[in-house]
Amino acid sequence: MAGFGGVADMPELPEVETTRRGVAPHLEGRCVTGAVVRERRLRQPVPVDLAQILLGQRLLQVARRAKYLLFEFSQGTLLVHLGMSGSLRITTPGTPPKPHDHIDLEFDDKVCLRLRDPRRFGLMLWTSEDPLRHRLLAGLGPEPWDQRFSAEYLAELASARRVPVKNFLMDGAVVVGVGNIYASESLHRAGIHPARPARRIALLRYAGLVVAVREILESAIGFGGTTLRDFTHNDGQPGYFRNELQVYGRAGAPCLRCGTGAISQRVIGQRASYFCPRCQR
DNA sequence: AGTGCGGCCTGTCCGC
DNA sequence: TGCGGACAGGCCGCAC
Repeated sequence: MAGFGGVADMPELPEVETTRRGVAPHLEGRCVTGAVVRERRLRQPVPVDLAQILLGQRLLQVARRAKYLLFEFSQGTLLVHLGMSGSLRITTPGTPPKPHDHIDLEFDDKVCLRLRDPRRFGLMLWTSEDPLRHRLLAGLGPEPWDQRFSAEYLAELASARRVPVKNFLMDGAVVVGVGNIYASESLHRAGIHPARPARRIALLRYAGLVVAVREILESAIGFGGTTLRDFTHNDGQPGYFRNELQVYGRAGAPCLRCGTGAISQRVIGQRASYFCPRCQR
């Protein structure tokens, strides 16, 4: 399907959370015995001395903030972002790398965490400070499930914003984890037109949007959980949430909500956007 | 301050 | 059939 390339691999928040749940049980409590960096050129350079930094440290837990994975070690945190095309898998040290397998973190008991990222939009950074105060994380808005993410909060923030609500929703300073796909899906569920200026949306409709965002993301995470790919094998299953999509990538197809009309595709805020002109106002 | 755009990359798709 | 070019996509940093 046109315009569908890469959807399956795109790590939106549900896939990042699914990844976290997939790798954490293999790694938590184990100590690093080595690190292999084959390619340092990610969005920012991987630290030259990554191996020395991590050697001997115990991984306490794998957490998540927005689309960042936080590998919390005894002396600091490894921040990992999967960018557009990144993925993590569990393997054993010495397994021959495939193309774009850039980094291996080797742990006790012959457990290896491998980062693959063909487009290298991902990130792997070390910080010994509070990771939540890191430059890249400090300015982020609430998680979608945070109580702070409410209709009142959105309406207040939106009051000075003329941008389309879709851009507003995708702004990480407003709320995190809503990427291009789920912005389209959430707005469709809430019946809000993606091009509508953010400040021209009533409080009650923002209340509906908050619920829609949470339901869409929860459903995708749950679905990811039930068909959880095996993180100890080489390749993930393609597009586990693809069947869930109501509008994204369905240009011209009938709307599954009103049963009539056809899904429109338009560039809004420099990004492909999908919506039902009949359901969404 | 809010807004929009350039740049980073490569796999995929389209047209010739 | 083969090849080149356009494009997508998250997100930072910059310019206005």
